[in-house]
Amino acid sequence: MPELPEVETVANGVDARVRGQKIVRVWTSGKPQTFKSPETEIAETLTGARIERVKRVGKTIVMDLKKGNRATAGKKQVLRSAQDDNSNFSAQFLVHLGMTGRLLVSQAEVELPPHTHAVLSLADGREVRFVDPRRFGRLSVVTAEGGYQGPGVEPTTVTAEEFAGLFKGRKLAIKAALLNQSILHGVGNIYADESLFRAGIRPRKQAGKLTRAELGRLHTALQQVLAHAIELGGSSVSDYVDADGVRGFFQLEHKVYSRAGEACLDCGAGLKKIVVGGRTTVYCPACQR
DNA sequence: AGGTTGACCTGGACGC
DNA sequence: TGCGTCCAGGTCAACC
Repeated sequence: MPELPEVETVANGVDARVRGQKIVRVWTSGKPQTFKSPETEIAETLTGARIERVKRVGKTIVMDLKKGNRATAGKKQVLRSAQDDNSNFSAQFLVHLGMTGRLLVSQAEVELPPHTHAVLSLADGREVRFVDPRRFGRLSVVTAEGGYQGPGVEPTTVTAEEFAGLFKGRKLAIKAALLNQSILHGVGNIYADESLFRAGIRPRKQAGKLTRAELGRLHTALQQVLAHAIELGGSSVSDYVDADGVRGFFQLEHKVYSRAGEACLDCGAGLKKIVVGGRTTVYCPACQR
């Protein structure tokens, strides 16, 4: 499942391949659910734009776009006056991968995979393709001042103090709090379980009742596990594939996720499976108190 | 308003 | 074998 490290891996991979490219044509599938902005608006915004860079905000891939006058100069200087001249109109294309979404860069000759929902044709003949069998992914365009900031706090850079403050007075389970994107954005089921294991904390413990020491351990564990996963190129559970089609390999490092019933790698106890915040949760009853 | 639950999707795993 | 059922989970709307 694409969580923060996977999304970052994809964003970096796509950035390295398409930065500076101009989008000359856009095709969308017409499946309404996939498009958070109207398809016509997406097509209009992207067509003719230059890709300034591709990055990650939370679990969202953000493509910074520029529709400057220079890029189109000489092409068709129609009678759009003052507005266009100093427009340097900038916008952002947001790609949320959902569960099974992939953002691929391919030669146009390569056959379109099934479940392709958007194709951005680049000036050099390649295409950026959004493929998503399960259709939990979402595409949109925004023009917010200062750019898209995401719904919550960035976990990779949040300080220990700010991190602790996020959970003050919260009555929900710490696992549910970690998954709540308006608190922290980017953490999903895998890294929530992995960081709670490494911090030795029960997933069901009330977020507001964590001790100072526990919050400190969780902050450290979360940032370490995310950094490690980013380093390894993100997880590749089931259907995640990065921009090159190369699978990541962080799944080799999972200590609890999807290991229910198996022995804890630290103490040998049987790992337990429960449901927290509507999500399957695996933890070690001996190591996590 | 904070917290919880279920719907949205489809492919793959599993059971009989 | 093949069919049916269940499960996966990110996010949002609806509900408590």
